[in-house]
Amino acid sequence: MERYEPLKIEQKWQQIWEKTSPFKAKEAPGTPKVMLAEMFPYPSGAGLHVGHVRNFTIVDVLARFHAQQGLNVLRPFGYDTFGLPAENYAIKTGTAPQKVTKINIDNFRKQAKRLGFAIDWSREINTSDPEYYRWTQWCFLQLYKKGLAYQKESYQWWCPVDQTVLANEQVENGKCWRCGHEVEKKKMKQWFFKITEYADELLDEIDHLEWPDKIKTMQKNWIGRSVGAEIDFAVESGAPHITVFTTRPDTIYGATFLVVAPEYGQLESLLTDDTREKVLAYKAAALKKSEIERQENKEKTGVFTGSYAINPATKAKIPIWVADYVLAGYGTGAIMAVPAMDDRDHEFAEKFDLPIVETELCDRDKFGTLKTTYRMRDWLISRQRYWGCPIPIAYDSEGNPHPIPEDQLPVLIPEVDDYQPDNTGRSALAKATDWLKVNIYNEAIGQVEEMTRETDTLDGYACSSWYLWRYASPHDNTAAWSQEAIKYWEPVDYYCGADHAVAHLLYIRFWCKFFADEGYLPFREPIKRLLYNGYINAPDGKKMSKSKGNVIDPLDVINDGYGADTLRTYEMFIGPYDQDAAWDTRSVGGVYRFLNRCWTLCFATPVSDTDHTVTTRHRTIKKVTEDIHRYNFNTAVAALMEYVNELYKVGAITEDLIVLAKLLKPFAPHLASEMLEKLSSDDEWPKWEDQYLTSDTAEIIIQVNGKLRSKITIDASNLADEEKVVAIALADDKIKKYTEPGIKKTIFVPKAKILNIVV
RNA sequence: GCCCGAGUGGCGGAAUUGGUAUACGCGUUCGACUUAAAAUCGAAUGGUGAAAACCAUAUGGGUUCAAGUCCCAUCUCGGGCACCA
Repeated sequence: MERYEPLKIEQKWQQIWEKTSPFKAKEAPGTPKVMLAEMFPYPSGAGLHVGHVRNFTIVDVLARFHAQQGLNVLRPFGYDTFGLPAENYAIKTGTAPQKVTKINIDNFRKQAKRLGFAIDWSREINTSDPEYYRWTQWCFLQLYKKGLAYQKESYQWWCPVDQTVLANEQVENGKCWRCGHEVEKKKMKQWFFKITEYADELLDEIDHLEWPDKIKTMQKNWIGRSVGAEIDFAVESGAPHITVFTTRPDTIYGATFLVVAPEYGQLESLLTDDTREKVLAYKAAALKKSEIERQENKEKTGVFTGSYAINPATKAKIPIWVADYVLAGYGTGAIMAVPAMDDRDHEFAEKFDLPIVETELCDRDKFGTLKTTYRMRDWLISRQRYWGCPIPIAYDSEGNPHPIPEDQLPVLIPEVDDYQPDNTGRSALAKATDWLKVNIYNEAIGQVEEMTRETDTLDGYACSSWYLWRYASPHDNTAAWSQEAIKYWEPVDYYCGADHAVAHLLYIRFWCKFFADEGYLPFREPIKRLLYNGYINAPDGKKMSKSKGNVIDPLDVINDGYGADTLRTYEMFIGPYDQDAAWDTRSVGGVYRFLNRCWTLCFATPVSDTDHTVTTRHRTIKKVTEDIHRYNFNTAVAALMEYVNELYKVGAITEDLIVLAKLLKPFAPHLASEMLEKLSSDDEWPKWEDQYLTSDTAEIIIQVNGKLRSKITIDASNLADEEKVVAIALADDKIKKYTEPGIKKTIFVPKAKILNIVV
């Protein structure tokens, strides 16, 4: 070979890795281990994009780095395959989602292999594989058994385009997270997971996580714990009392009216013949308002119910109003209004001419009971969709739910011809009439009964709430995860992603705590360290999108001749991993030149017979090692570039080339492997020795009044002798002219090798 | 509105504990090689200035021998939350 030909080198090593499976995790309990994973991708038809490459390469650099340091590494891979794109495609074309998914997975796998990721391919998982979702259903049943999966009729977000309900976490600014259409409220009976049961622990343990502050703050805000009190207000007419929630029970003397939400359950009991019509019209209008309207128009509206409550502190008779600035789902759906203290109540009082009185404070628990509430709601998990994990439930003739026995799992997704949901709000599963019927033992009547299956499927986030544990024993057909394997490999040491701050990352913590309580997991937090990487934008700084035509295809970059090593190294060099970055094709060329220089040094340059670079070499080892530990991948690459520039100038001995190849391997594994082969070296991560980090001479920076005036080089042995250094510095020609008026003071900092003369 | 971040050359960015501001890369300019170009190699590159020097890390103050880094105020951008009582 006469020049650097990345495509040849990469093909060669990818074939070798395919044959020898060097990234297969070892079954070696007791040895030090590292488990890493990226947030597994949804395999779209478009294949890998540059964002995947950044995400996967971060994990790959850490995986290879730890493997080279002798740790037993598990770096698995999987596919999050249930979801709307495949189903919508099926509705449009009639192609089974199973079929499309398989094609897309095959393509993703092929592309991932072309990037040289150190993946243990024997552990691939796929959430729509019956062998996988069988255990998702098992997880559901465990939650169901403990009452943490339950049905409730309530107002829910409904996307009229995707024809399904959505979790709160899937509504973004009042719009569907998938299609962007405005969501509506619809009263429906739905399945929920009781995540609120773990609200306190989910909140309190956030502070102990090695996660980015940004994510921790978002989760804290999402859970939104408020400590306050519930206070009962008697209703004058004798109607049931109204319980309000307040964080300021001490301001009760200033409460001059009550407000209940339009959806308030006991609203009817508060109405009088005079007010009924007006209030019900207001309620109907409020329910019809979309979330967007409610957010945009914050002008207070409301109507008087006709009833009065008694303020337990002042004994005053105060009016009860209904207004949509009070939310039904938070607290008790009713508040005491203290217009003198609260801006919203004040605005409402001004508008409707209600009394505003100054309040004296009292003890917080004088009139009510202390109570904590949360902003977070239970997780709505049923979806009226075909392409999801079927909920393992059937209904008897009375409509009561019964779990499908565990030995009848998986509940397979039936084949249908038409994937369109029907017009009753049920998924296409309802069209599989044979599948719908199932015989189950009904304890209530003491016999087997033909029941009707649930036609809702699980939110895709349920499938991804346990996959990290499946990686420990992906082929176990006796359990969702093996106790032994999970004990050794997990929790996950490094988890890398760029999305799902309050959805997936909260749900998986919730399941972890639940399964720890059930004795299935020996830890309560699933992820030790979270790396939240930034996006890669188009060269113009805007988001890449097909419609804008500014998408960079990573496979094009490789096939253009740059190769996977350049692509990987470029994406690590592009900037701090946690910040967004704009693609710059010319900078890709710069990284290619760097790798080309590495190749030239190793394959087309005579080896030097003098070791000029022992200090640089050890400093580079230290810098790259520490930078990877700190996730400063960009400066680690820069340090390697500096090293190569130095070797170009003064010549490299074999040791230099070996060190270079070893340090380069996490970033550019194909080229590094080729170099190590030529050099007959293993890839063991090199160690630096402190004795080589310092040289015999030291450069001293001399400042006068804080300004740089001169640099002198002295014998390093003099550094400890302050008087001597000062004397040498004062004798320096450039310094003499500043010091004529006399010296007030000198400050010498040996560690910084800096001397400041104040005159 | 509230809570976080961030602001450094022509550009992406570096400066890890308050200690040489601008590492590394891109771009640009010049040179070598070449019939020529590409590739490659070498040199220069914050601004003003002939030079000495002076001025530069969003803006204005402050602390310090010394500030991109710490403190106060202001501006701009990004993110999160947003009628959560």
